[in-house]
Amino acid sequence: MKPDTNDKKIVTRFAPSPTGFMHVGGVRTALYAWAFAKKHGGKFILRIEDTDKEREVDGSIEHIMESLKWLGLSWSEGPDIGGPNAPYIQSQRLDTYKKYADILVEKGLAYADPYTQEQLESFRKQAEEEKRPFLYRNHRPENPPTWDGSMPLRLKISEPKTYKWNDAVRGELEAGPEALDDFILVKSDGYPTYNFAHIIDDLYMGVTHIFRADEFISSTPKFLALYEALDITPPVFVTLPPIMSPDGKKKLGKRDGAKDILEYKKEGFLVDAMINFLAFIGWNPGDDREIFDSNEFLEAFDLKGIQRSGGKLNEEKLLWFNKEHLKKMSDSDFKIAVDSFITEDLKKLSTYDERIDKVLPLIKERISVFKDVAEMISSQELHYFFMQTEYNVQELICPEKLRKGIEVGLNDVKDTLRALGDLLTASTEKQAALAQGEYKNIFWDYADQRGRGIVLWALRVALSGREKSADPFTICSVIGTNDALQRIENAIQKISNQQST
RNA sequence: GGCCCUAUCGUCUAACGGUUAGGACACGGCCUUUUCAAGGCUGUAAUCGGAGUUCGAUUCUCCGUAGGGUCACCA
Repeated sequence: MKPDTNDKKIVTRFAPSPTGFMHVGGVRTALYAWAFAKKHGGKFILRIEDTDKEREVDGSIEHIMESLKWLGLSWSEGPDIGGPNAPYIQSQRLDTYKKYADILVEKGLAYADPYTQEQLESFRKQAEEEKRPFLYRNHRPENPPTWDGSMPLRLKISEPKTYKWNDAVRGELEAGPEALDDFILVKSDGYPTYNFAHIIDDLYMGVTHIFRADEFISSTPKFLALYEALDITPPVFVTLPPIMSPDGKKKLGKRDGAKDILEYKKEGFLVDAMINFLAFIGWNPGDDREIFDSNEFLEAFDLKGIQRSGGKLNEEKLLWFNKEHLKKMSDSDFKIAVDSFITEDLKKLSTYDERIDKVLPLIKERISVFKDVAEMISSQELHYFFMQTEYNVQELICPEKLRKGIEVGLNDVKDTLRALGDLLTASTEKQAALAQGEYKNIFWDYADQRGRGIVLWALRVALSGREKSADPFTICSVIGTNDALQRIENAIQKISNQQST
């Protein structure tokens, strides 16, 4: 009944229950288990723990698998692909649990619980009133009925003792007999409890390392008692620190607004950024490196770097990670990604014609996440690339700090713009250069002569109509010489109109 | 309440028992830049408290304190 100790291959698993979506807590556990197995050439198994039919939510399994797939956490055995120890859904493994339950009954290590839930409840209340901890074993029936499956089956802890065990992250842990009680192995509905089922499954599936969060520390003595009863050598326990809600007041949970991991996908976070972020909640490489793609993380990951204390979920840091990973992306990859991210409706906007290809690289260095692209495209922010936009004449005059003490009036701006317009229409030689997008070279001498701030500000506002925008050279090369000229003339006209009123 | 876990800047964290306690996010300043973004430099900011061990404690021990977890026919 012991796992094959000759097989040194590492086997980890992720065993969620299908009660809805996954939030970063669950995914982080999956990530570490996956990374550890992957890194050591082992197996990573996906198993569904659906023994609580009350809490089950339709579609969860698909949702969970989609989440893992998005992040590239691939499993080599699982409910969808099967494997040597199929099935990988606990509700389909009831025979197996029954077999082990019978063994325990035969050995006299498990017995039927004859009490009703109401009776149990009154025992509990009584204990509470007397201010002592409730222990079922104090009420253990002397002659329990034969277990026929209609009653819960409990493990008999005949000698409650202190258990000591080793955790790969926390080191030596121990808990006294108070932590131990006759717990339920099989519920009256015939389904096993987590406490029982996971141990049998891990045995069958050859799991060598159990990754789970620290809320399971207090039930570890129960697990150890059961391993003992079944004469199983326990796997290695790898206890992960809790992830706390952003306010740090409690462990992150669905009830407190923890987000579905696929929400992050919808918002346009990059997979590598997400992995990078998750990896760092509770782990670090021990040096100053921060940016990892999935492969680099795999390379660097180890159990030693896993933290003991909990960390808060910090979405600001996630945004930063995403920005960093965006920087590493090539313009062409960015284009492809944006194209698949933004909706068809957005693509139909007048502000999404072929010029967008030239605008995209500018967007790339100004956003944190893809959803920002959609926002920029649908807002006024980028309209100037596609059409003449409205602005106030006074905005053509550069702010005080750029004038360097020189007085600038609308007349100066007008002269400046005329000169710039002339530059654009000058020699055919220059026209050829402009066709190559050499706007900067054409304008630069004049800007240096007259004062960069004054000239370039006026030009930029004339072209963009905005106080904040891309630089004028880039705008020119996107909109072309003719449009640029038109906008400069419009600006001059605007000034004239202003002056005549 | 019993039991268990945890404790370094606001946040995530680094530091064979000997460091001016380092880095990152966020925040502020400066530089560069026509503006924005990016970039460079830089500033503010931490060892929960108390004993003990030690020549020396962020580090080891104990006691407090605080936070979290757990005490289900949930996982």
